[in-house]
Amino acid sequence: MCLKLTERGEDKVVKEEMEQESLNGTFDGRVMTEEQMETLRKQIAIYAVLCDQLVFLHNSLSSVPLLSSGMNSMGGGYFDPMVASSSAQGMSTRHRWTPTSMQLQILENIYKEGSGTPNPRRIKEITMELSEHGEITEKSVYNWFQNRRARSKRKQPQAPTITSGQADDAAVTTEERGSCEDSGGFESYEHILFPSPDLGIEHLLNRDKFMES
Amino acid sequence: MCLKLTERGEDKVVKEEMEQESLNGTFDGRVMTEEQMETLRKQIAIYAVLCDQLVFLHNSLSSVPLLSSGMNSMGGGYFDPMVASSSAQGMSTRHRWTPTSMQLQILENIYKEGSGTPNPRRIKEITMELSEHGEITEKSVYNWFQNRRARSKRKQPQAPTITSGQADDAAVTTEERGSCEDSGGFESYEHILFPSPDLGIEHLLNRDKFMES
DNA sequence: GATGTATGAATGAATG
DNA sequence: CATTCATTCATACATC
Repeated sequence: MCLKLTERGEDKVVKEEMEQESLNGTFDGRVMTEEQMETLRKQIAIYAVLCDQLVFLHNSLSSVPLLSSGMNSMGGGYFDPMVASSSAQGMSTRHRWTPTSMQLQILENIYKEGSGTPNPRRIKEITMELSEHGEITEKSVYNWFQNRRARSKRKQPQAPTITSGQADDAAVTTEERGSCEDSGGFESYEHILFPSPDLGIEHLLNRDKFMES
Repeated sequence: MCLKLTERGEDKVVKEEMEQESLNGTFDGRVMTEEQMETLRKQIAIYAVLCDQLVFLHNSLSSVPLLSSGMNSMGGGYFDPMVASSSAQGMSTRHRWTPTSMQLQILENIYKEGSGTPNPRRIKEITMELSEHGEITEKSVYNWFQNRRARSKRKQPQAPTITSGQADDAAVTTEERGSCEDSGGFESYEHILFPSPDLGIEHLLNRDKFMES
């Protein structure tokens, strides 16, 4: 309904301007009366409010953006050309960082010797080094170590106690994830709304993207 | 925020009109050039899209019981995998609290205005209010503010170190490049909505939580 | 292209 | 507060 409202308002404004113009005859731009201006102002204000609500709702519904195809390459958008695996994937631009084989190797090395010390300051150094082998952010480096440690810890507990027959542990590690059914696509809204908070508004104009498969 | 942006754009339009008007002298209404009209048209179009999304979102939400009145409780809708082992209805929802959209909204609001005051007594009040929108404990509220502050602090320090080599910082910030230059005709919308290069959609989303290295 | 798995990222909670 | 841990979510990738 909102859309309809908009179109209507727009058309109306334009049309009335036209009339105004013809009345004056001499002017070659567009015209609007004070009243029309006020109307427009109000309409915009309404949209502004709606926009706010939208944003608000979006925030409420979790986050994590989803990329969108035609996006630019912004300042630090990452794109990993190194990935050997033939990525039949569309150039799904930015989102989740994917370590390059080189980066992964380096990280793995540091992790081994670094005595599992996620060093706060060290992160920056590591990031520096890794950046030479592909896009990377400190945050990603941080996350990587965080995850690495956490996951290696969850896998160890089974090794130490290999006493007798025990094959159930395997299921515990990476199984539960699958149990997350979503209630009616609840989290899918974020994809529908803002592909990415970083991206410009332009994406909002690509309606087709909304239901993107 | 949206409102502010809007007002700005509006003012601009009005002002330029004034100029136009004076040139013609004879007209007493407002004036807009074809170009300005186009700009306005685009802005409205954008709002229309946003509005559309809002409606869409709203509809979607309405069909999701989770967000309706009584829902609440934790788990954004997913079940606790741990419970699986227990035989009967071991509804032990004893896991990590997950704020409902409403709760999050309220919290975010309080956070914004509350000037980041973790007020000891205030917590209780907030908890009270939030409890009307879902399961919640003072502890959780406390934690939320704690985390919120800590995480938002990581993002703010956006040192505009454009002076010397910013090679090492390039990868650090993954945010600000949000609304930057780019190709395509779409980018123009950004300027319309966000006159200031500093303003990006991310600001609208209020997502200052990032960098955490 | 549906299903499964590995893993980057987000965030509530715990610890110093 | 600053850091870290733990759990969960979402997505890239592999598989059939």
